[in-house]
Parts: sequence; C-alpha cells; structure tokens
Amino acid sequence: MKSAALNYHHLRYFWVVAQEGSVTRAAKRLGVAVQTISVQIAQLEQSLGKALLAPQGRRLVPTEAGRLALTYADQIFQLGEHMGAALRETDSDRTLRLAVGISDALPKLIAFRLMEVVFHLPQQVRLVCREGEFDTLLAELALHRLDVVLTDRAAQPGGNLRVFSHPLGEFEITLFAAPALARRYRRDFPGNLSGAPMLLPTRGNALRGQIERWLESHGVAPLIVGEFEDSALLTTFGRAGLGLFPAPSVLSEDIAAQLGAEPVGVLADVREQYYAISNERRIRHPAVEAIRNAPVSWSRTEG
Amino acid sequence: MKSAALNYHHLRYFWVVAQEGSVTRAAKRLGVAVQTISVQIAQLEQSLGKALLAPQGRRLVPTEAGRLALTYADQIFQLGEHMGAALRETDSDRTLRLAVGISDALPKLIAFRLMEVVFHLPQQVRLVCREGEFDTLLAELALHRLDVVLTDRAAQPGGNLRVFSHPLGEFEITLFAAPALARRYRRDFPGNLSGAPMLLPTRGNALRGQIERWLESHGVAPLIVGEFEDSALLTTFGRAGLGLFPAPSVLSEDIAAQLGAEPVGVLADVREQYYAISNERRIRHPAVEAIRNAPVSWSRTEG
DNA sequence: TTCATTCTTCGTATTTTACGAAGAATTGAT
DNA sequence: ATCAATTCTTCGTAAAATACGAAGAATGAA
Repeated sequence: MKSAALNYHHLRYFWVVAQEGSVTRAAKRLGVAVQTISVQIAQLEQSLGKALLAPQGRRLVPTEAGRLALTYADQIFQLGEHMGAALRETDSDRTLRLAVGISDALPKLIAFRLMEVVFHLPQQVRLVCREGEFDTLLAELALHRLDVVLTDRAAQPGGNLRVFSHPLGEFEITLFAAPALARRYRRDFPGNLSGAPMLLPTRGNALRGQIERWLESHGVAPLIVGEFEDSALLTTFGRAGLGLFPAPSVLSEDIAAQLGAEPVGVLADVREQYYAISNERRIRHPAVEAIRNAPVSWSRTEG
Repeated sequence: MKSAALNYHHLRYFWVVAQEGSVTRAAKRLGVAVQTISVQIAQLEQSLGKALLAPQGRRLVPTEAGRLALTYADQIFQLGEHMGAALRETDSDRTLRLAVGISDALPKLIAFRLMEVVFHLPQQVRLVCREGEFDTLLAELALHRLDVVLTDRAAQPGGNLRVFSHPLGEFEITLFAAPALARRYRRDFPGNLSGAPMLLPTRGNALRGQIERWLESHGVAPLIVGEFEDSALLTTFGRAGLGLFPAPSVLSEDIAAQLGAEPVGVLADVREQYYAISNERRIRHPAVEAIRNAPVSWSRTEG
C-alpha cells in the first residue's frame, strides 16, 4: 500500500501548534477555529501512522516522532518563505541568467576560457555553474534546469533526449608532468615512454581511445597508474608527480602557473573536441550564442 | 499588502509539470484532469506575481522565475518524502532520543563529561546535540525541541518561560596558559599577575564577576586582552599563547593533552556552577535524570 | 492549408476544509 | 472532594477549494 502524499496544509497546522504549545493559541494565530486544527492534525497523524503531539499538563508537546517531523517542517516552511521572498526581490526579467553544466571530464581551465566571453556581453549576466557527470547534466538540460552543457563529447543523436551538440573546435593535446618526471621523459619523446607512469581519463572518455591509438602507433606501452573520470582530479594527481597526464596544449602556461607542471611532449594528431549541448538546434539564449561563436583567444582549428 | 501563504498543493503541480514539460503528461502522471492543473498553476503564478512557465515549441519550459522556484520546490518535496520515510523507518518509540542544548559558555570537555553517563544506561540512547547561545537554547527548550540545556548559569525564575534549573555541582577554577606563559606566571602566583595578559568570558557570564572579585581581593590587575562568549574559542586563543585563561581544575589533564596548556594557579574560592535546565520541575526523561544524578567521576563539591 | 495536439475558459460536481454546537477530559482553585 | 475554567474532541452542516465535462483558442507538424 502506497502511502498518500504528504498534506502540507495539515503539516503547517501541526507546525504552528507545536510552536504555540496549544491548539487554541494556534487557532488564534492562524485565524481559524480550534476544531479545524484538531481534526486536521488527527488526519496527519493517521496518514503518518504516528502520534505527533501528546498532552502534558496543560500543553501539547511533540512526541519523539513529532519532534522528528518538526525538524523537517522547519526546513520546509522556511524554504517556502524564502522562495516567496526570492521571487519578489529578484527582478528575474532584468538580469540575464545563464545556467551552465560543466562535465567532470572537461578541464576547468578550458571551461573558464569558454565561458569567459559571457562577461563581455553588453548586458549583465549572472552565471550559475553546476558540475557533474555527463548523463546527469544532460538530464538537467532536458528539464531546462540548465541552459547549456559544456563537455568533451557530443550527445548521442539517437538518445531519447532531444538535445543538440554544437562543436566548439578541436584542441591539440600535450602530455604534462611534474618537473622531475617531465625532464626525464622529455628526452627521446616519445620513444622512451614504455613503462612511464601515466594518468588517463577513464574508458568512455573520447580522449582515452585516441591516446591509446597514439601510443600503439608509436609502439610504446606506458604503465597506466590511474584512471580518472574527473579532469581536475587527474591533474591534481599529475601535479603530485604520480605520472604523465594529458591536457590541451593551449593550457600549457596555465598549467605551469597553477600546477607547476611542465610539458613533456605533444601528442601529434590527438585532438580533443569540446561541445556546447543545448536544447534547441538554433540557439536562442544570447549568452549561449556568445559561447558558441566566441573567437576563442588561443589557437584553434575550426572543425 | 501581505502576500498569502504559499500553496504547496499548487506548487506540487507546477513542479510535476516542469518535470514532464507538459500539463497533459503531468495530468496523466498525477491522475487528474488537465484543466485542474492548468487553473492551479495560473493561480500560483498570480499569487507569486510572476509567470513560471512559458510555451516553447510544443513544450512548457520554466521561465527564469520558474527555474528559481524549482530549486526551492525540489528541496521542499524532497524533504517531504524524506520526512515520510524517516517517520516510517524510525522505530521512534524504541530508541530513546535525547536532544541536548549546550551553552557556548560551557567548556566542551565539561559537557562531554556531563553527558557521558547516558551511554551507560541500560537502553540505547541517541544523543542529539546542539550548540548555541543561552537564550536561543532556552527558547528551543520551551518549544520542546530540546530535552535539556546544559549551561553555566541558572535560568531566571521570573522569566516568561516556565523552565527549571537543576544544579550539577560546583567546580573549582584554575588559570591555565601555554607553557612559556605558564612558567613565567606560576612563580609568585598570584602576586605577579598585574599586567599579565588574560582571556576572560564576556560580562554576563557568571564566572566573570567572580574572577574580577578574586583579582580585586588579591590586589592584582591583569591586562584583559580578550573577552569571549564561547568557551571553546577562549581556550583556543589561550592555547595560542595569547593569555592566561580560566577553566575548571578537573580538566587539567585534558587541557594538557588536548591544548598543550599548563596550570598556572588555582583561583581559590572561585567556583563555577553548572546547571541542567529542563521543562519539568521533576525530571521525567530517564537520560536527563541520569545526567542530573550522575556521580561525576571527578572531584566535585556538592552544592 | 488542415489536422492533431495542447492549453485555456466556463459552468457545475465533488472533495476538502472550516465552523457552530455540544460533549469529554484535565487542570487549578475553592 | 467539588466546582469552575480551560482545552481538546466529536458531531452535523456551511463555505471554500479542488476537480471535471464540454467547448473554445492557440500552436506545431504534415
């Protein structure tokens, strides 16, 4: 038997009664008759299967279950109030909001560079970013909780979700490493990579397959010491000196400055493609359009 | 004009429609007619003063305001579901729960020692602790959100809240300090305290007055370099070597182990009294009673 | 364009919520 | 112990909300 949905009307009465310690006073505060409240609290208790209030002296005090319920009720009604306030205050039609989902696999620095353009638009834009797995973000996009998802692979056209992928250009990939490692493997690159410790994206990432093909074609077999879903985590491990790690060549300077890691060698012909995924085939949101059309400041091969 | 309270019933329909992207499908899922939903969403929009959904192609997508509302709705209905689950799963009558409020001013170690006994009761007790200011905690006690408040001062009997203070015994107070400071001021204590850096509780704390009287009676005037509402903060500053600080003598060992601070000298005749404040004159909650009657393991003068 | 689908509006049925009246249970005072 | 006062419940009915059938309007897709 599936229990019916919670009746928030009943819950509110219970909540007020618990605050006032009395049905009578709650009735006064709410401007309704005592019987009304009495009945509805009884209904709430029945639907939950637990007593929520018990008389003690002249007051009504919450039972153990009632107290638990109150912790939820507190939050629920606080949220309700905040929501009203937020909607009233926000001139949500004035400021343009852009909700962006950023795939784990996308290097944060790339994400930043891609989104940079929205701050140079004529109108003020409030950027709301959410990180997560590709599939999660795609679902939120479909629900219009997000305006666009930035990621490293296109959405499957055959999927049950009606979304559209817009390529943002191809980026050349370089292997980076902490200074000591970088010095060691920079010589004779790429011939000496066999046995070199390496950090790679997990299978399923588009880049992974390309890198493996590149390694094979160069006849080298490094030791894969770690696989990462999340690009930021991958570079963190790389910075710590645990292995060579791939990243877009254009980030060379940023990686040196932020992570203290140096380039080891370019993976010729390995290219990562980034995408903006949106709901419409023809992009409407001006900020998304700006991202789509941005003349990205670093070298980039048009796809 | 005060806006009417949020109608959670309407909000739920809106929430489902946003998920489904269509009134029709939402109606199917909810088992009601489309008109019903249509009307109620219109009412919700009117009461909030903003459009929440806008047609786009064949779908209904949330507006900017709608999206904001959805972030709240998500939380609200998640809480509702969790509440039902929590109430169903918890055998809230089996496990005894004890909600304790701990005054900022109370040394955490004392609080721990006072509450220790509840874990040795025959029945399993789930301890729920909340920290805060004295007045805040007292209000929560009055609402029965807490079973007992542990604090360093009794509640005013003349207050508008009907609560009762149960003394838990008196504790002798010692001045402590980081090792270097302690060595310096331990000699000739208490005669050399004039000009010594000292950290004290804020005025209003019961201990503060006693310490000042003690200092005066010994004819010394230290330099008060800090006043703290929160005892944990006070000891943290003390540990950093910023000054001498008072704490119960019985915590000497704990303070040495945890904070690396050493005793400087005992404040003879200065005694801190701790209290358990509850709702009933005669305590009913077995765990509270245990705290009240615990033969505290360390030296303690019965009041 | 035409057709199909979806969302609205209107009037009425149903359900939920609210209240007056009366009864039961408890407290606090006499 | 008894009484008065207060509080919470239980009825039956009134008011309000929610829900639905029917019909009209708007929009996208063929």
